[in-house]
Amino acid sequence: MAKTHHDLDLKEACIQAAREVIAEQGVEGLSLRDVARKLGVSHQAPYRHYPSRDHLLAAIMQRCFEDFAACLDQGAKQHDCDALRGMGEAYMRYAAQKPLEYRLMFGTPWPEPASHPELVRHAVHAFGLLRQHLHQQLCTVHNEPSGASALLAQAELQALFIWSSLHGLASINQANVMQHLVFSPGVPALAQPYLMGMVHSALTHGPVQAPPPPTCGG
Amino acid sequence: MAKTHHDLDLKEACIQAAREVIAEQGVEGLSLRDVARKLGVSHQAPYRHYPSRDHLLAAIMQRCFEDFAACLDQGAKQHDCDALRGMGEAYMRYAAQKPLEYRLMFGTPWPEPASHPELVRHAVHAFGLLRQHLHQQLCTVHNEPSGASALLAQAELQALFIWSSLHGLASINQANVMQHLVFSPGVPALAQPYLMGMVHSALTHGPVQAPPPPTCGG
DNA sequence: CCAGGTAGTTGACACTGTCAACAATTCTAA
DNA sequence: TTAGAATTGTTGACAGTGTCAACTACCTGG
Repeated sequence: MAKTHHDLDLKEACIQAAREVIAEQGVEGLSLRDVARKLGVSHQAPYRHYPSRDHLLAAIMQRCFEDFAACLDQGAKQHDCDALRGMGEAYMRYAAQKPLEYRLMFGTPWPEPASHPELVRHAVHAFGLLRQHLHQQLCTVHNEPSGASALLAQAELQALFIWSSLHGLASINQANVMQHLVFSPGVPALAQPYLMGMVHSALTHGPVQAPPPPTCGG
Repeated sequence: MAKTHHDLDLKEACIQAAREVIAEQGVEGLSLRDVARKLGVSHQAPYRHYPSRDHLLAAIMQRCFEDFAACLDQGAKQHDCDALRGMGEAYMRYAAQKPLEYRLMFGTPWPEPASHPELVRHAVHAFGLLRQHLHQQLCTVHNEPSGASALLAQAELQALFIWSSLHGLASINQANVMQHLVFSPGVPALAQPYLMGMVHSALTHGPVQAPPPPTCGG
C-alpha cells in the first residue's frame, strides 16, 4: 500500500523533494537521481511523470512564481497606504529570504520556453501585478479612464524602471562580488532604503531627458 | 614542432577556445573535454594547466572583467562631457553585445572565491571605477577635499543605486521572461533611455525618505 | 478471465569531471 | 656529454549524470 502510493503522488513528491534540494544546494546541485534516491524509488521513476529534467525544473519554477506573486500581492495589501512600497519591500524580502528560489526564477537560463507555456504565464503574471498597479495609480492621478494607452505605456516604463532597480539590488546583494566589496560603515544597511528613496524620487520628479549624443556642448 | 606548441601556449589556447564555446553556447554548454577536442589534444591535457574546471572558469571570468572594466573606462573617456552617462551607456552596450559573457560575470555562481583572489580583485576593480568617479564628482560639487568620508559613503550609495538599475535592466533584458511580455509599442526601445533619465533625475533631486513603517496615516 | 494501460524497475549508453599511471620531451647540473 | 629531474601530454579507469529501451507488477474495464 505505502509502497505504491508514497503518501503523495510521486509527481508531487518529486517537486517537493527537488525544491528541498534546490533550497539547500541551488539548481546546479539538483540531479534527478538524487531526487529519486531521496524518495526511495528507482532512478527512472520520475521519468514516468516528467519527460525530462527540464520539465521538472519548469514545474518547480512555476511554483516559485506562484509563491512570489502571492508574496507581492500580500505585501501590497498589507502596506495598503502605500501599496507600491509594500510590493517593493515584499520583493526584497522574498529575494533575501529565498535567495536560491529567487536565483532559480531570475538567474537561471530557462528550459525551452515553447514547451512550457504554463511557466511563461505564471512569470508574466508576476510582472503584470506591478504594471497593473502603476497603471491604475496613473489613471487616478491624471483623472483619465483606464483605457488611455499613453498612460499604459508610461506605466510600463515605470514598471520596468522599478523592477530593474529592485531586481538589480537583489541580484547584486546575493552576487559573490558583493561579499568582497569593502564599503563605508552603514552603507550596506542603508543601500535598500536609499535605493527605494531614489526610485520614489525619480517617480515623483519624472525623468531627465538625455542630451543628444553626437555634440556634447549644450 | 607545431604538435607540441599549438602556436600559443596550451594554457592560453584553452582560455581562447573556452571563451568561444561560452560565447556560442553559454557556460552550461562548456565542458573541458570539448575544449580539449577543439584543440586537438587529449581530454586530460588542460588539467596540466588548470587544476579543475572551476579554475579555468575563474581565469575566463577574470578576462571578462578586464574587458568589461576597459569598456567602461573607454566609455567614460569617450563621452567626456558626461562621463557618468558614458559609463552607463558603455555598460549597457557591453551587456547587449556580449550577453553570455555578461551572464558569466554576473549571473553565474562563482567558484570558491577563496581560491581565486585574482578574480575577486578584477571584479572589485570594475565597481571601483564607478565609485571613484562618483566620489570625485561629489567632492568637486561640494568643494571639499576628497578625504571626506561622508561624501565617500554617499558616493557608494549612489554607485549601488546606479549599478543596481543598470544591472537590473541589462539582466531583465536578457532574461527569458522579457521575450514573453507584451508591451505597448515603443516601450522596449524607450526602456533604456527612460531608465537612465530616471536615474539621472534621482541623482539630481536626491532620495525621498521613507515614512516610518508602523503607522500609515501621516 | 483476460487485454490493456499505468507506474515502477533494471540495465544499458554516451557524456561529464577527475584521479592514477605512463610516455615523451626539455631543462639542468655534474 | 650525459644522467636525472621536471614539465607536458597521453591513455585508461571510476563515479556520477540524463536519458532510452525493455521488462514487470498492478489495476481496471469488458
